[in-house]
Amino acid sequence: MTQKTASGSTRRSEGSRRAILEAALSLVGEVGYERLTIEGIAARAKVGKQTIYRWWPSKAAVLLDAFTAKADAGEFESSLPDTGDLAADLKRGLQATVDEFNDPHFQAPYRALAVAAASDAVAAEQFISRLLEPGNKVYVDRLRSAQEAGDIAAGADLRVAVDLLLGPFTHRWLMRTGELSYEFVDTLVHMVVNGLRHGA
Amino acid sequence: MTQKTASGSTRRSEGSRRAILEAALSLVGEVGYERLTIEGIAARAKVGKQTIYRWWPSKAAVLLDAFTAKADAGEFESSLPDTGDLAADLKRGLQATVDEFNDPHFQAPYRALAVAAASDAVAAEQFISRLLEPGNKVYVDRLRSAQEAGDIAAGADLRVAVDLLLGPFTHRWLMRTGELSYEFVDTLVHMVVNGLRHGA
Amino acid sequence: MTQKTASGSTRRSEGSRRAILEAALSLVGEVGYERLTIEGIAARAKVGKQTIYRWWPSKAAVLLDAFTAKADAGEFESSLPDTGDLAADLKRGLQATVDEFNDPHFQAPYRALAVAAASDAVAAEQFISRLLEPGNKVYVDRLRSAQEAGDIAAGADLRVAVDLLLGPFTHRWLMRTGELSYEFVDTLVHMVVNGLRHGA
Amino acid sequence: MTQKTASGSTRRSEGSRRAILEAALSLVGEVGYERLTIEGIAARAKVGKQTIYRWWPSKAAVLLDAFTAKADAGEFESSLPDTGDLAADLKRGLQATVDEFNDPHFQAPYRALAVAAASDAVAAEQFISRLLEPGNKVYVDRLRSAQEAGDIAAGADLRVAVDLLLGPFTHRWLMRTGELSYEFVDTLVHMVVNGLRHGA
DNA sequence: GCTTAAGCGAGACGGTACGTCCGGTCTTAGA
DNA sequence: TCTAAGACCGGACGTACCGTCTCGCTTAAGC
Repeated sequence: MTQKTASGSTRRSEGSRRAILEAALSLVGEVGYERLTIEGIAARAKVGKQTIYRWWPSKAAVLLDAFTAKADAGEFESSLPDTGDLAADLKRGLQATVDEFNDPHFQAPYRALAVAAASDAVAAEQFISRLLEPGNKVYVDRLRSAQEAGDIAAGADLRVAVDLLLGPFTHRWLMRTGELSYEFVDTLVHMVVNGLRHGA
Repeated sequence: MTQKTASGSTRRSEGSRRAILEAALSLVGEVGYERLTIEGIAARAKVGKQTIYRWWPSKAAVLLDAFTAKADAGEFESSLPDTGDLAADLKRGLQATVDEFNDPHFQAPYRALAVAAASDAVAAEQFISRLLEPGNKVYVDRLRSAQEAGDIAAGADLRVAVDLLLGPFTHRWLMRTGELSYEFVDTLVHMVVNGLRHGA
Repeated sequence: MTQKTASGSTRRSEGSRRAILEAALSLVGEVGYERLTIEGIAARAKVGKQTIYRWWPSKAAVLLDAFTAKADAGEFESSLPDTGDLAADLKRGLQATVDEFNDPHFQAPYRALAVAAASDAVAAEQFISRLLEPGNKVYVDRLRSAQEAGDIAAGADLRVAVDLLLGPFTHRWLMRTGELSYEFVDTLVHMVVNGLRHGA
Repeated sequence: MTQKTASGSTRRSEGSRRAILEAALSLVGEVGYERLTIEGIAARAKVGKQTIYRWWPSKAAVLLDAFTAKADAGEFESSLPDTGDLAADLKRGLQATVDEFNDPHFQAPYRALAVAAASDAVAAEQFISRLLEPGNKVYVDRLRSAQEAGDIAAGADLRVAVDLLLGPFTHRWLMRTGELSYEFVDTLVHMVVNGLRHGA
């Protein structure tokens, strides 16, 4: 949470912070979110429990920090090409996302965070602003570019358009109602682009 | 779980079963899923804990039974008109669903079940087959009817089409990324119907 | 408890009664008194729990019946010779008792009953009248015979005399303060007979 | 259990320890040993259950500590005069013990501990070394003094001699086979001293 | 360079809930 | 009517974590 060089006289232990985040990530992969415990994280990180409680308000917050740290380190990069061919660009982007969501290292903590967000409005706020929004923005930008190029109806609400694209994807993944395949996202993109092209 | 007259010598207590389901529903509304406990349910239902453990494997299973019992009793009915105007019919259906998802009596247990499903693959299976699938079927049927009437491209994958409609809706509700309004679902339907109308 | 051939139209099941007593004896040998349960006895005897509760007021009562049945069957016979040599006769008797108390088949249920008696005054009454008293009587009789023969002071209280003999023995066994050996009982008899011979 | 200043980083709460011992003693007096529960002790002492489980292996161990604490505090002091008159000294000592064993405050926990010891060899070891042995030692010492004075046969086994004195006493009390009266102990002492005086 | 206050590891503490076991009662079906 | 079976309510078991609270120890800041 706190990143700046703390003004206090004695500073926060960087080593402990890192050990905690790593422990949280590895443990959530091993036992899942429900059975992830603060005590477990503290033990794995060889840290006193208080050191966790001092800096994070909940295990969801620890996990969010852990996950974004990894993401900031560039491990889960998500961007979108702009070749002028909207459908192709979106397919490429979503296919990359398919790979990510099928990767256990990504999936376990991300699902944990999604669950925490679904359970608790406060956790949701953090989750949205630090993970969902940035992810969405890439798509909003690409769609705006397409709209300016006339590939999309001028009046289309781009926020809803992105929901149209990512909502089915995320829902299928979260509820495990079907496989996340390239074929699925291709069909998805095809339908959505069709829908956006025509009429207000 | 067991509905039949049970072959065993001693039969299950119908009164306890009902008391447990009612207690579960009322408690989840009061304290939320995380703080819903088996002990709490047992106490509220004036039942021994063992009577719950004997018949259900988890609190998610209790809640699912409680919720579906209420649904089967007709409290949360969801069907779809077929006036010939696909967009209008879909809007009407989703608007009704908006009302449901904004109703705390529906929302609390349903969110709890969704969270349980997202956390646990086994819970997900039950959740899908007993709640999601039946809900989807109504839409698949209506879309098939539209496809036969030629309102939708012949080759369209109707399962994905329904995902396109309900995925964004559910995701927005679950993650609280935006308000569930009539306006939102109207826009949604508009875009989706557009997408389905044109070309495979 | 009830031994007579019940008058009712449908009579008590002799087979169940026996199965219960046997189950109680074997189980107390295997798991001890604390972990002996009515449910366990019922299961081992293939009997409904109610069949036990109907006929016995407590697990101690079951065990007492089980043990006395075995004793009545002559498995644990205790008598005392009367050769005229008091000390020798007593030694012989106590040596036989040493062997019994060192036999696990005897020891386990007897200790269980002693514990129940020590815990509970009601159980104690039964234990005393059905096991302790009969055992004591053999010694009282022998001592009376000795008293008539002039080997024991005329005024000696024979009840206390028997306590003097069996109290140390039982206490040592019950509390495991020392080994039950022939040597021990010989010393015991020696001291006691000395004490009884002299003075009022 | 631990009395020393404990080397560990966090130290044990003296207040909780005391509250637990007091709760155990008062509860065993009110409800008896069988119905004495760890939960009950914890509740009465306003302590978490874990705090009991952390420091004691069983309720018997708690009770033993509670009882010995009270004894160490001098509430149940037992010593023996040495006036030179062995019989008189022993009578005085046993009469004091009669009073103790007839005092409910002493009786309830002591009986509980005796029962636990009779049931379980491990509990017995503790009970013997912390209560029985110290109690016996007083008598062994007095008898040795008498032996040196020539009041007791030189070869007499003093351990058995003490058993002869206390065994009948304890047995009568434990099994409730008779009243614990001054008269009884006087008779007892008389017989035993007689037995010890004459011949090996 | 010494003081001092914070952060730290450790882990005890009062609690809550877990899932299991058993007590003693009650109900059902079959003999 | 008794029995085998076993569901039922109740309550204790011993365990796992919660979030809070000391303990001494280490360590860097600012005097």
